[in-house]
Amino acid sequence: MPELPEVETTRRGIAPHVEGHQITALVVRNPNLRWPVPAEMDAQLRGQRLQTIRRRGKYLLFDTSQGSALLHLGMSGSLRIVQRQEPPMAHDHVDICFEHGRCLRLRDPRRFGALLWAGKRPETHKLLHHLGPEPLSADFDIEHLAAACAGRRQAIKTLIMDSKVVVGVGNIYASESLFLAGIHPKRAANRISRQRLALLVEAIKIVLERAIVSGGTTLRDFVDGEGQPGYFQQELNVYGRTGRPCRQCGTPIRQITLGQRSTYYCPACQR
DNA sequence: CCCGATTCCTGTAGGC
DNA sequence: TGCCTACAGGAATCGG
Repeated sequence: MPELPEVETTRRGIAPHVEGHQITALVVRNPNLRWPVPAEMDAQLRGQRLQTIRRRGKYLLFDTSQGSALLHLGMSGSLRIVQRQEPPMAHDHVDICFEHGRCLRLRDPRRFGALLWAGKRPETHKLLHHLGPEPLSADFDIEHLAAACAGRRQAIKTLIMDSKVVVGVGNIYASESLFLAGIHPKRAANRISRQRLALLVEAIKIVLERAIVSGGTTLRDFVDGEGQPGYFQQELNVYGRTGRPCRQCGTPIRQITLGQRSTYYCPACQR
């Protein structure tokens, strides 16, 4: 389930193999992702040189001089570099083929992902224009989070998972960040002191940075651009640890549902 | 405006 | 062994 660290790990894994290379074709075996892959995507990409692959939140942007393609891995998507002649497996929906004989292959069993054309100013695309700051940038700071929390009774966990507030924080890292900051996931956003919100800003940055260093979290089937799993799951403090002792105090970890999502926390360490 | 619920999809795990 | 159901979740969209 790709969150920001998994998307960044994927970007770093694939970029050296394809940046600077010419796209020879887009092969779409199944266009039915979350939104249909536009029929004109092949014509837009064919013959273009892929300049850079950028990440914005959980989106990847493939920049060419004629505009950018936008790709989201949804919750089961993965991208791998393969030789063009390698036979596709089930759920290998799209290949971006390059002149050097290799291609970027998108696999997405649940088809929550997306591949769309975002034009020359991708930041204005409907899916990107409302996005909040990057969590690892200086734009995500206590001023920003405090303003987002002001007057809002929403649970802090669902607030930090809102991409209008900050991008890239999904279900796993929301629980982990709140544990690190010592904040109960159900606490109303407007009832958290400024000092504790500052701790949460730092916790989100630390958790995401550590996860990137570990190559992301592999719960079921996440693999990076070279087919390697991540190792951050070994560092998880609360996610998926229902009933097991808190690593900090030994109290059994609790699981609740919040915003239709499983949520994990230590009832002793988080208030 | 705010915020919770619903929706898309399929592989996997657990119960019987 | 096989069938059935519940669950996993990113994020747009809907509804109160």
